[in-house]
Amino acid sequence: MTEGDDRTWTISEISSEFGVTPRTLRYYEELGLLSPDRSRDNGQRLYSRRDRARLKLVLRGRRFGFSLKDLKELLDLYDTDPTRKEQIRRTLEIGAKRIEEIDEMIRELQVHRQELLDYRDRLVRFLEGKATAEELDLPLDDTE
Amino acid sequence: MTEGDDRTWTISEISSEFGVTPRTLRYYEELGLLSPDRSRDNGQRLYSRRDRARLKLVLRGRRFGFSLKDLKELLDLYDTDPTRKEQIRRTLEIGAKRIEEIDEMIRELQVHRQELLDYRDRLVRFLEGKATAEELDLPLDDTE
DNA sequence: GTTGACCTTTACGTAAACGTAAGGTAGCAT
DNA sequence: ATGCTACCTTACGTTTACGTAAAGGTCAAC
Repeated sequence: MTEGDDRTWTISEISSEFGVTPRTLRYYEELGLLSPDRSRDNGQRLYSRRDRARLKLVLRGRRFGFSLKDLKELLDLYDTDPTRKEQIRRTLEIGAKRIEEIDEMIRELQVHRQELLDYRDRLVRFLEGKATAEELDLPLDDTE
Repeated sequence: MTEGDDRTWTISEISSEFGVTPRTLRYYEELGLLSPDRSRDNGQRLYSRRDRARLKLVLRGRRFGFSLKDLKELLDLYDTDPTRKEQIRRTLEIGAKRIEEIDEMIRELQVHRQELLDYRDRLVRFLEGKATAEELDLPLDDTE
């Protein structure tokens, strides 16, 4: 059924592939974000496909300003015990909240993007002599 | 021309309105992100409409994981000397890069959102007895 | 058998973004 | 003139997310 999915990677392979240091990977493990196999005699970490998927999620989340604690919570959602239907419902709730947060971030980013575009237009019009210097200030504060 | 725009706010007014502590506002000033009027005898800070606009930009940027240093750079874009056309061109360049970054973030957020939705669907199908527990793992690692 | 590459743990150091007193001033109310 | 409130500066403390040695184990290669 699941064949060939047992491939593993060493810490240096993972670290160079994902552009993070080994220290970072060990730190994430310390926080419970990753759990590479440690059952080898020599104590080496071996990362599975699952670890890679989790790491990807963490690195992406980090770029959005989520804390590692936030991301730990998120990863725990995926660790829901499938036999506990009540827990699954809880997971669904939290996931829904998460999606709302993401939607809000997307909206805010679009606002921010638009402001930058507007400012760019003002600069261009100024260069063309079609606008005065006074129009080159920050987007005005509209709350109130 | 610009009338009634000279209204000012105290530090506690600003801090409670924007949900940050006075310490944060003083810290931002120390970093050059804000520059409230300090010309009063008693040394009090008085925040203008311009300071509010800059603060808003900072607080929003912070939610996207931008560092205060990043945001300082961004704010400096708006402080371009309008008489230096060469500097304006430079500003336009940096602004364009910024917009690309934002577009990339939006794309990534949408991917992230979609993954959460997919996972939600799997959970729901499981609750309905239409999926097995094995399907409830993380979205599979597809790089390779 | 020793060199070198790669791994390990332990532990102290650090930059960013504030938090948190401590101690003093300005202005108004009683 | 005394208290209260809001402001100020200075300065040390704290959390997060790692960086950076230091000291040592393992294993293939020469």
